[in-house]
Amino acid sequence: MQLISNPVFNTCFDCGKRKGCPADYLIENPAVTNPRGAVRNTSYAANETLFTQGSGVKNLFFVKSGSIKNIYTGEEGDQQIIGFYFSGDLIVPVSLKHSCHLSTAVALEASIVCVFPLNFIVANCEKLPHLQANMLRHSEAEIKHHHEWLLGVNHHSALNRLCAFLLDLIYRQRLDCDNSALLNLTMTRADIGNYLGLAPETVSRNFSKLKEQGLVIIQKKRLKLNDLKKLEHLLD
Amino acid sequence: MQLISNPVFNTCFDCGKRKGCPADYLIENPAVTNPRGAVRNTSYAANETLFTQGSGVKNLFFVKSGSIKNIYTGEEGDQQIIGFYFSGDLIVPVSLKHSCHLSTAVALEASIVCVFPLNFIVANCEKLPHLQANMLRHSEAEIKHHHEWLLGVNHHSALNRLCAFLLDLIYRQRLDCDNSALLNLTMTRADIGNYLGLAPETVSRNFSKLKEQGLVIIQKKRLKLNDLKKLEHLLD
DNA sequence: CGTCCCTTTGATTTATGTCAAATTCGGTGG
DNA sequence: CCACCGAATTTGACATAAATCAAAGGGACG
Repeated sequence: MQLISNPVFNTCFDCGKRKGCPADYLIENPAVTNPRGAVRNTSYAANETLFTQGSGVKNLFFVKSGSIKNIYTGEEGDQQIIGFYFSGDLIVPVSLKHSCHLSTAVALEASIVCVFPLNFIVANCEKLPHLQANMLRHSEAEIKHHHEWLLGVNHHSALNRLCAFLLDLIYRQRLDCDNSALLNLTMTRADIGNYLGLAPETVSRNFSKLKEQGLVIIQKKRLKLNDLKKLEHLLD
Repeated sequence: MQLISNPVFNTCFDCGKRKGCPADYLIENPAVTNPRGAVRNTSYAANETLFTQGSGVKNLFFVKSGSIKNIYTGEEGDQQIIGFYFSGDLIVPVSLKHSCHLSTAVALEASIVCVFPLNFIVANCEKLPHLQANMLRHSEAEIKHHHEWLLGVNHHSALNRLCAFLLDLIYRQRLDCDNSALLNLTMTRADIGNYLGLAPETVSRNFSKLKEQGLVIIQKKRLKLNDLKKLEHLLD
């Protein structure tokens, strides 16, 4: 089961491969006018909001350090965590045409985020030939992710989902997967549960199960991976 | 709870409002060259395939009559129904750039579908100023739908989901919602269950529950709505 | 040092899945 | 047109995973 916790990939505007902060690309590109003036690094405290559902789309965001959660608020006020962003992730608001944000983003811890004004991107659109194509590729990834998610939610147990969640965190943070990855669970058990469609108690219980089986060591918010292969094996 | 069973809206390329077959728009538009040659109506038998996951994207589809199911096949071969298309729905494959289909579409009954070659659309792209904008709006709708779905799946009971499903069918088919809508359930209970993340038996049991409470009358594949207000009230 | 939130763990309830059997429906071919 | 067959549906009995309720510990922070 693939259960990518975040559909937003940081793809190189030119080649489509994942790479570093797009600011570097913009600054390097001689065709782009005044990149340093438009791009700024912002630091957010824990629980601080990057953008709010319903507000106008003004920026793209690149997470340089820290972690962010992405929340959708339903009509009746119920909240659903849609995904998490980590260091190295690019946040491309899906509404590109000056419409409003479809979700709210909140920092889970002190984080540093590189912010690009959208109209700066638009202004440089012709000069960045593959930008638009990559935006489309981005939506495509979102939709594929949606399909995978449906499969994951419907057909798998709580333990399965939790394993998939952990593996996704490990893969996405490109940790050394030498059977000893170290993970920082900056979100609460309630956050994880909300994201996976589980009660926080169920998350906790299944973490304990993984501990008992010796697959991981968990101390408060720190998680150490003991046996990647066994964890991956639990997904069947 | 919104639980739109199909994220694909048939929006007018010009004004964004839902309307009839886009072929009419293309044929009416004097700038478009040889529309009648490119557009063709195709009839599909029950269980016949419109397109297959992994195959190249060649066409857009407009459902003139009948009904279609959209299936995503996971890596391990497990299948998830992503949505249903009905008369009046436009099927825009999410991969617009010559890449491959992310899902398989199969007719649920004998259906007539208007097929537009994609390269015909692309060739007329400049002549259809709002086409591209509407494609983007389309992805946006898909993603919003994804968020709503997550909310629906995670936080609602089997009965809730089934009601939301029925209401969505009623709304989308723009039936006379005068408390006596008539619905044709062309998909099987297993299909509905797969889509909603429920066992077919659970679907059947909850249909029976709705019958007992006098909200609907169900005979084989035909469903008659008795009390729209009560059905909508069940969503809280 | 105290408060509050998060986490863990246990006991219990409940909704839904699973298994099974009877019934109906739809289509096929004689 | 009718008889048959397989697939879909319904219903029941039972098993079980996860939610809920509850209480006790542990950290973080003022």
